[in-house]
Amino acid sequence: MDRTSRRRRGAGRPTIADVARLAGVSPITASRALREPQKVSEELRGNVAAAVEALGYVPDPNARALASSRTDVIGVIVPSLTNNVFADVLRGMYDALEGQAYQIQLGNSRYQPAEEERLLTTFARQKPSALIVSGIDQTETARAILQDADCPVVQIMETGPDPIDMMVGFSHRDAGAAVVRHLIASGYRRIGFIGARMDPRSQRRLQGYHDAMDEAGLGDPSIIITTPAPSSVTLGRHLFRDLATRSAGLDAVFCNNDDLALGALFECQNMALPVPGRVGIAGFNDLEMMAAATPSLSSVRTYRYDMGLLSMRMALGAIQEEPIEERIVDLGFELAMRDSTAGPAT
Amino acid sequence: MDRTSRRRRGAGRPTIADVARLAGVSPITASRALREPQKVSEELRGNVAAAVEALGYVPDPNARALASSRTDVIGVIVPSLTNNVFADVLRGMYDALEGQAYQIQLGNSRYQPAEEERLLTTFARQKPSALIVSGIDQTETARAILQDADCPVVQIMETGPDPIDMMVGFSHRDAGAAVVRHLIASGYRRIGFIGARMDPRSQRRLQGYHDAMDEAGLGDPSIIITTPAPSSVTLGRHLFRDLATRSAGLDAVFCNNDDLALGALFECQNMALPVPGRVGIAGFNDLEMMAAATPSLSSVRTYRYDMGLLSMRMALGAIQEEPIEERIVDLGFELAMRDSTAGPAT
DNA sequence: TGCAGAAATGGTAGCGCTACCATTAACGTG
DNA sequence: CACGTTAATGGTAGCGCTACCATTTCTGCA
Repeated sequence: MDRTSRRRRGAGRPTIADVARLAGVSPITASRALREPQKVSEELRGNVAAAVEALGYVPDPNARALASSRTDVIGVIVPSLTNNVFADVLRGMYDALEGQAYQIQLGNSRYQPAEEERLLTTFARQKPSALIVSGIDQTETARAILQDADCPVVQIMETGPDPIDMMVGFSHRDAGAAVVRHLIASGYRRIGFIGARMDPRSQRRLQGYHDAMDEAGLGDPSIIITTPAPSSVTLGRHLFRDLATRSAGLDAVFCNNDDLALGALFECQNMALPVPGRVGIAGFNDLEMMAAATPSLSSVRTYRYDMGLLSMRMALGAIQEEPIEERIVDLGFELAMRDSTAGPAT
Repeated sequence: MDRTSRRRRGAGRPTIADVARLAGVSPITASRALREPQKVSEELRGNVAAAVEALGYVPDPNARALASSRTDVIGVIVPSLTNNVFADVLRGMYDALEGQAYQIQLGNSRYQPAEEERLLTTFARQKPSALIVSGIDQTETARAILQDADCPVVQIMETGPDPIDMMVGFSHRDAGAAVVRHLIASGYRRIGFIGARMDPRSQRRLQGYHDAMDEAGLGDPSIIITTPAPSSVTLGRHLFRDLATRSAGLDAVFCNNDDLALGALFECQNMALPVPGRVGIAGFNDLEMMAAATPSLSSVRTYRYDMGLLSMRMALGAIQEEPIEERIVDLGFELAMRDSTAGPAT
């Protein structure tokens, strides 16, 4: 009868007390047998395991979290899910968690700092084991939340001077400059810039473009076209067409990302402009399709999977209080220069 | 002094008891003021709100979950994150949650039923408010977990006869058949099938291909090529090349998805086979790039965003115990037939 | 043989919140 | 005006687990 009223609350599932009773040990020993087996004698460990099996016991993560004020959740905030870039990053993270008892709680900030703050507030309440955030441009409030969260924090996608805790990424500015220098070395001179979304990392790639153009004395603001609109292949077509129409002599474009570059290629095919002879095209990120295009498209390979994998490994290491070797890891980038930037026809 | 030892456990954050004390009410009234404001007089509600503000109180979701045996988490399991298809679905889900106090917990089953079971076990323990899973081919164990989870369940991406609870999707078989019928109507005869991954939904699209080919008397197993490998543009190139090389007279291909179709287009350009005159190409899903390609690529538009949005709305409705109008919602599909299937050159 | 120290186990007391029921006050209604 | 009804508030008792400390048992070594 007491049981009836009790059942209304819980679902009547076995608790660790039931396991302990059946195994003939105290609840705390049963708890230890599950969490720190090496601290329990082999005999009792076996009894507990048998009881767990017999009852079909599964621990309640909420009770565990309340009692220990920590969860097995690792909060991850990315600015976009539509973007293939983050899909690769997430793949790396999930792979790093293989066989680990942690779970990812994913948040999508949609490139909005206010949304990031809101998500961080929600995540921090849950006492996560670690937090991983994208970029280095958190608001003051967001930084404060991360600092107070009392768990390891990893910033990913780019590197900068002032990590909240740990960082793994690369320099978008250097990468942008490197592509443009390559275009110049290939013989292109009127090199336009096409950019969409223009989030902070895009801005820094544009900085790199400026660096390279200015040092070669080729800088010209009129061959830059950007929009805050989200990137797409169609947008790449439109932006390229606009730029090509208004800028006489344009002989190459550096696109902020690969979708835009693919769009530029399609528009060149549409306008019957030979690539790379009449127009050189370079993208950014080196998504899988770039190598498969006809002609193959140049891009900058970024180590997205590795950023995901390594950031998660760094987080796990810090959770387990292993010494931190390096707080800032720069994974660099690699130029993947293909047919689309082979040089102008002579 | 008592405080010192207490601080070790919790982080010393204010609790609802602190709020209640400051507001001059009992803890339970403070709790109600936050969760069911209409049950508390306006005066006390104001006092509680002021106390919350003054202390910077944030409720502990873990304690809340333990006491009420429910969380504000909605578990979502998708088979892939690399796939743009699910990015759109997730966007719809997040949009449906706008302004709601629920959170998504995302799991990636990687197209592995065993992984799905594992994730469901983990999710179910947490007493989620709802669960959303992809596809209709759950294992017996997975179905049992979902049934026992004691929360609304929505299966998405396709429809079928035997919903666990609710369902929103469309018929992949009908969609596959519809494209192929269109290709036949456009004048193509030797229509090949190119498929990667071959998960259950891909299998059903292939079924549809068979339906249409057989009813036209054009069926020929030798012009079907499939692989369990994950889809990619490069793979599309390779598979198309293999198929075109070995099948004389091939005049069109229906690709399992858009990545493969794009790869087929690139390979046609590479092999100098005019599209659509010499080869017709159709994909599946109608990703954004399809309309932007040169020539524009035909595909089947699927309502991915809407599946995400609606599935979440159905889940929310069921959580709030609104009456369920329809358990199975078929959102259908639409043929997006473009230049790449304009018909063979005569 | 005695004893310090480690290893194994258990008792107690919450973690912060809410379900459940009880109580009180305010309001008709016949 | 007694009595049921509703609205507003509070007291009690956990939810299921683990931190903390205490206790017991087992080593190894002087």
